[in-house]
Amino acid sequence: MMKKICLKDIAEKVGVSTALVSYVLNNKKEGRIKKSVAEKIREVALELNYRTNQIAKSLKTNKTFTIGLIVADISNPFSSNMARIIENEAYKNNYTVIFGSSDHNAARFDKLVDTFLNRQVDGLIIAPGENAVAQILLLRQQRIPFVLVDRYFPDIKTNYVALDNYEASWAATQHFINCGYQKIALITFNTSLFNISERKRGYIDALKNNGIPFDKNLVIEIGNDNMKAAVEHALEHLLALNEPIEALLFATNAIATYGLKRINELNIKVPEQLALISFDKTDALDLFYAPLTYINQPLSEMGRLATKVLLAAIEGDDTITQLNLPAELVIRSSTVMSKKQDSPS
Amino acid sequence: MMKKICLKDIAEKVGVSTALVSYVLNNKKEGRIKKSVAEKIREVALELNYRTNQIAKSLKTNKTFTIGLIVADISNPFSSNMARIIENEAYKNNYTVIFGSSDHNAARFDKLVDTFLNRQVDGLIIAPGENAVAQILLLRQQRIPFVLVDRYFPDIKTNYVALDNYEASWAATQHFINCGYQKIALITFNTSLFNISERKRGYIDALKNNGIPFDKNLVIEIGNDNMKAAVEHALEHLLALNEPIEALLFATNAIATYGLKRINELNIKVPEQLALISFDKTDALDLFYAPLTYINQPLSEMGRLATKVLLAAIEGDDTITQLNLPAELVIRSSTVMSKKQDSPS
DNA sequence: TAATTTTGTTTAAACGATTAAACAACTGGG
DNA sequence: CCCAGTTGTTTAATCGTTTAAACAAAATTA
Repeated sequence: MMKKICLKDIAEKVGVSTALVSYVLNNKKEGRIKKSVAEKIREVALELNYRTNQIAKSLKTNKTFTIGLIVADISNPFSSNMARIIENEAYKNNYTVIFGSSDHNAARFDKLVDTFLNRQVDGLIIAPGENAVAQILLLRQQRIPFVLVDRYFPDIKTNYVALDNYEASWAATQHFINCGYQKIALITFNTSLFNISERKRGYIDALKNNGIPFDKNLVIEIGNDNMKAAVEHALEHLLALNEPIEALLFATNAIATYGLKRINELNIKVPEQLALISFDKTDALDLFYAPLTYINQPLSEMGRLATKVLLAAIEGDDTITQLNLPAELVIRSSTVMSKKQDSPS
Repeated sequence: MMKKICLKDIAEKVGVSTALVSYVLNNKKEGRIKKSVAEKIREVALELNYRTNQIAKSLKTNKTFTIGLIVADISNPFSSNMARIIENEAYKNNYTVIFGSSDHNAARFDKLVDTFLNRQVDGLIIAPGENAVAQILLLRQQRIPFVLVDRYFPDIKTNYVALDNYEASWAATQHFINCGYQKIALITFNTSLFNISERKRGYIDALKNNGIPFDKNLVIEIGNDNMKAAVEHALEHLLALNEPIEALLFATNAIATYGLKRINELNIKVPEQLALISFDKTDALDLFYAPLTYINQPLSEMGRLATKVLLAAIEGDDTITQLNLPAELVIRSSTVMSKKQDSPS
């Protein structure tokens, strides 16, 4: 690495004080500085290829223009798409994003928060796991600006931007029912995460509301590790029931992806043998031979709003913003009006 | 935000100098410090919930433990998977990753490099676009540690970790030929990027080597914007040729994804009507009704090695490392031995 | 006991910026 | 000709660390 050029180098070369150089390069004291001197400074700065040391600047100004983004796994398309949106919004506002994947792991999450705070990030955008509560409370207590995305904790008063999961799940289930399906199953996670439990609640309430008894055998909750095997197992279990299921709701895109692979392998006819709906979309859903009906999350909107809320908080706005955005059910080939159709409205 | 605790606060509370506090918290001067004092300092640090100001530390030590990662688009699965690997490797070595998407845009790329350098990143991992050459040269000239991944410039002497694209493409084409396909098409990008041109070269050489004349009508090079339409158009063009094509190689996963969607819509039978191979894998490839034969890039290996090379460079190692990793052809259902089979070896 | 070494701690400069306040040199009005 | 205001620039403190060097007291050696 070559010696880095600093204000002092410019100052010396031009023959002025570093203060003046700083003023010029930051366009402060506009009227006061002699045109010719300002010009000379800019010229020399360019010539020496000067680059502000943002670290030094941050130390003095107590502002890093950095946002920390913590997701479960950046390689998940939901996360990476979100990351991209957030990056764009941040970029527009001259912020840089540092990111980390918590991997559903409390220790790693804590470490990430710690690292980011040590680096004096101006704020955090977090898609929290269920074991993140303690840290979240700490963040709130320390008045660190942050906003939760995708997931949140109903009992903790924080900024969040999420989906109206209950409503979305209800709508999907209702769509199944409208199509005439009665035996409707759900594969979801066995987690206390609110967004996931809301999906289950929406599913159950939609059933009840239509007079369909809730059968707990039709809901399978899987763990987070070895998802592939768990989903396959769940699927096979559901298909082996005495009264076979007619429709299946995947509670997340990851579950859907593994589920579809297996359905492909088992040569199950969709939607004839089994109707499907997935939460969230991925390219994968399009490539299934019967493009899937899915619940479309307003990802860009979420990312945009999350960043906006965070930046406002960073600017000192201390109102709490809680947003449950509506999802949209995109109906495609994996659900159709079936025989025992009970006249939708 | 609450007042932040700094060394001075601890020092005052314990009744020692900040130097001593610093020594203790950094485990320096191990033998010299009185046990009881060290303990007291640690105790108070904990009690006050002290957190080192990494910014100040970085300013002094001239080391940020930060890596800048620049990809074309973090929401592309290739990039986000890579990002995840790099994040893990960095994490293990106590580095943090800041990232940015250049969006195939020279100005944005320049801005990102600039921002990252201002932030005094210790080094950069870059998947460069074709218009990145100038900046790359500058980086080299300024002796900034960096390593290119996925793409590189054969004429510029830099660290890089990439795929042996020529070999991979050759192998895929040879596999088509072994299966008995003769009319083999390629959809690729019209770019000067070396990795992409190598894919074309491998394709052509494999054909030639087997005595199959190269027909330039069978290679379609599309632009980067409105990819979806371009791919669809390319596909339709290829299918409408007088002598219809029998096999098709997608030069990237993005092209494959759009291509497959269209093939799905057009109800083309794979592999009967058209055999397919894709570069790189995504979940999407598995969900196509005929799971695709694909060229598997050793992504983890690439990410791991790239980080390793970068960290070595940061440590001062100034040997240039250039790696072309071998790909693996994963044969699945989108290619089969066809009728006019010409006895593979 | 004096000199030396060891132990434990402090002093103070530095990193590279920002910025309030001080200062110097003009300009112009009365 | 003096004072006030304006213009242009510098001084110096500061942000929160690190760390070489200085220092003081205690322990060891001669």
